Amino acid sequence: MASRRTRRKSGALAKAERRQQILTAARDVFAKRGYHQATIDDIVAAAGVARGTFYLYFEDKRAVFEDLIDRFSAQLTVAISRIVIDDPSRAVADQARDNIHAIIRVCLAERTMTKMLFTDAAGVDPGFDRKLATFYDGVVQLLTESLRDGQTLGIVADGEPRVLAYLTVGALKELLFQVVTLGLAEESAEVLTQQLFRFLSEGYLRVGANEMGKRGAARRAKRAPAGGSR
Amino acid sequence: MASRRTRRKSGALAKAERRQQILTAARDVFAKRGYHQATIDDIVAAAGVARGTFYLYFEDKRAVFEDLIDRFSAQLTVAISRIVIDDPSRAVADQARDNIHAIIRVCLAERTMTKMLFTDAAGVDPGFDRKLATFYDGVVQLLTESLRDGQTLGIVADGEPRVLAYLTVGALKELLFQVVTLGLAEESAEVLTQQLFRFLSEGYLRVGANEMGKRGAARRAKRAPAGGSR
Amino acid sequence: MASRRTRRKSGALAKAERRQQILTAARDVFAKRGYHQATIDDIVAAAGVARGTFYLYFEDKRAVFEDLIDRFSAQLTVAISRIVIDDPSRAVADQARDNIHAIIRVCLAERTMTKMLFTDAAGVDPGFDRKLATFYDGVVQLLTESLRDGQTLGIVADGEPRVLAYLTVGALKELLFQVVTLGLAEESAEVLTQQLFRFLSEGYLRVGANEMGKRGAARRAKRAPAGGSR
Amino acid sequence: MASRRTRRKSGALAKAERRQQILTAARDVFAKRGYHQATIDDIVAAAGVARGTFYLYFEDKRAVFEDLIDRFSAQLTVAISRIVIDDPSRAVADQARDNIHAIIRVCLAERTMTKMLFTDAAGVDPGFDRKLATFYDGVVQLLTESLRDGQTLGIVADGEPRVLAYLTVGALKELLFQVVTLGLAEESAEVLTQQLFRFLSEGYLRVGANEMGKRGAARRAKRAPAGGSR
DNA sequence: AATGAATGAGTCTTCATTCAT
DNA sequence: AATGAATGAAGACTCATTCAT
Repeated sequence: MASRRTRRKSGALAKAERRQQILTAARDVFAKRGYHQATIDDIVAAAGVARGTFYLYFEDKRAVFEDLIDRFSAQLTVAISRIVIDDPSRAVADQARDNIHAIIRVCLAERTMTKMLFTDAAGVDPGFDRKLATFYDGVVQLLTESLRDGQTLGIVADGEPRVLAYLTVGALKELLFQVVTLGLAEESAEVLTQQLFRFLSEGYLRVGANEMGKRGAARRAKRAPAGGSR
Repeated sequence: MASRRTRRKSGALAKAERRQQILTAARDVFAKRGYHQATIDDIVAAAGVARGTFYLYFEDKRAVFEDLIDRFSAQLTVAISRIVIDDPSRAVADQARDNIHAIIRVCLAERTMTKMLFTDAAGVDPGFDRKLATFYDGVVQLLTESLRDGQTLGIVADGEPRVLAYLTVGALKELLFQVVTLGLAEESAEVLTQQLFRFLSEGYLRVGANEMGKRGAARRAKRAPAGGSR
Repeated sequence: MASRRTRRKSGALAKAERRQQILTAARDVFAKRGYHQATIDDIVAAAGVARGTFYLYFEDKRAVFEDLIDRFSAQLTVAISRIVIDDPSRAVADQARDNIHAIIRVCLAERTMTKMLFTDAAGVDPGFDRKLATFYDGVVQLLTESLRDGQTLGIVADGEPRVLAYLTVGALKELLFQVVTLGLAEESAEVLTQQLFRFLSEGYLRVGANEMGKRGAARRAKRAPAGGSR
Repeated sequence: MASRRTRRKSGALAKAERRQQILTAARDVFAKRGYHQATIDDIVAAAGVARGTFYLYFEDKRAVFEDLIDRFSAQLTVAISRIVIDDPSRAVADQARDNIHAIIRVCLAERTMTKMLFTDAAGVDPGFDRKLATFYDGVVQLLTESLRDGQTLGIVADGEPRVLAYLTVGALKELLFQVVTLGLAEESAEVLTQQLFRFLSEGYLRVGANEMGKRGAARRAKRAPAGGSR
């Protein structure tokens, strides 16, 4: 006979497994119908458990969603390493690139969660919104500090670092969202990283001094002093 | 005595005014509570009209929301001019900058709507999501074509134009969202335009050949040809 | 200039005409959608008047309906003459037949009202139901008394006169309802009268003594005096 | 301990029982207030269950009503046997009488449903009206065919059989309705059957040739040639 | 631990009726 | 007298959550 700890009704799973089963079902339902359209009924039907069982493992609908988002944001958090500016073994640029790469890899590995994070996470309820904002702020804060460090080192251009952080995060979010939502799906993490990195490094506009008008001429001139635009 | 056209019950407004009154109230309620938390009761209370009056002007909650978003997206659409590549009087770069500037101006003028567009519009219901996606796709498509034109002209760097469009739109969206949500509010449209434009023009990473490691070295060399080999 | 009494806004009708206009519209709406499905909006739209105007002429929805039914039941009441048993100039049978004929004529002339009376009048509300029952009871009562008189005269068979009245009224109602609802419509009042009258006179079952089995044999025998006197 | 199948929460009933409980409550409420006056609240209050419970078992108010009517009309349908004209063991007349008797018995056993069928079933909504008409048509059709057979056999008088069917059904309906509604309640199914049967067999008007006037004289004469007016 | 019937608060929506112009 | 915008009471319905077994 099985030990007391592991003995269980046929069909019953260990607590953790059952929880995971519901979590996975919930993720799929949320992805398919959206958080607000999804009902507890949809979730338990997908998980193949009774309605009451759901409440044995989660406080309420929000709690499952929160759990999913928490796990995913934890994965993202883990993927990001704080940039060390004086590590002789790893150039700052490589660290930055690795961070971007890691984030993209996580998102491509969890396409469903990525989509949910971007489409459903906002507007769940005031409390959750605050929590989500905190997470975003953390990411932005980290990036802002790194950018400030980078400016000290002279490897990040002048400009309000927080604004640069928003631009960066925004570009990355939209890229990931589209890749994950549409069929841009084939893109590898490497290619996407390369595209974003290049974008952050040099932008894409190549408007010469004469074309830019007075507003942009001065700046451009500094970078290409050899007389020619481009 | 008022003319026949304008004579009306005290407290009664012309149809268009009453509609606008409800629309404004709804906008504020949505902004404050979020689309899903908002109830018809909240809206009519804010508008100071009876429940039934709401249904005289709108089909349901979704319809008011849709109207608001439609108006706002129409404003944005109007603000954007298709870029003409061979207009001798207006440089392409200026046209691009003007577009960015116009979008930012509209969003700063309608902070509430901007926030709603970014936080509440997704996940309302499948039909609305589709509609919204269509709008975004239109914007992205326009930008993509402009970028492709720019590549032909040699004023936009190589790269998948659609990806560049996503990066641009993402950066802009996030910037606007944060400006509108947080107190970054003081920023003028001009300053924001300048920051985004500069970002699109040159990025911000300035990692030299030696620092970039093998992965990035070759590319960087292209931009500093003064004596450097590729 | 028209006198004060008759002067009226262009398009305005005399009170009675306007009332009739609404009444007719209401009748058609009730006939088409049924009392409960019909809304005041339907009625005013059909009448081509404003919503408020309706309430200038009728207390509420029930009141128009009641008015319609009242007028119709009055027509029916008028059509029925109390049978006089000792009128030398008109045989009782002729009087009965004339009554039937008159009722059928009224119903055929007002098919819409006839249908409404049978399908919508019951279940409007408790008060109206009572009123309707009173009308029916009046008709049944009159008929019952006539039948009782007839029994005294020997021209109506034995049997509980009230039951005979119900049977008669039921047969007539169903006949009229079907004629009016379906396309049995071509039937003339004369033919229908004839059919009902014959039914009341001799029924239609012609089961002989031997076929009727023991239960019916005795009774049948009475009518086929071949051997038995009454 | 109860078996797995029957074990249930205290107060909870087996699904079928709970459904029946609501059905019964609904029947009583409909009978008392009428279909249109009845609210879901009335029904759940009568059933002693929560609002939501109602919706666990029925789609909406119409659905309960439909179920009730369906069950009752099924009872009636079952009660009626198609008449077989060449069964040597059962005379046609007996079969007819048995059908009438069976219908009356069912209606007397379910007085509430009988009343509802006649007062509330019409005018519920267009779809239901159609369904009800179909049921009535089925009954009338069956009867019509039987009458046609009877005419072939010579045991049903001449005349449009469909009209005779309407007359019969109408008479029966009204009789049942009054018996069930008023206190005519004591009547036994046997007596009522007998009354209706006699009515169908010989009518009740006994107007002699001389009294009937020219219109009816000829016909009457054929049936009672032995000089008697009755 | 699992079940699923039962619950009822929370919303939406309709529509008869009012009333200032 | 006529209008029609406004009203809000009345009811329907959903669905997250509970709880006895």
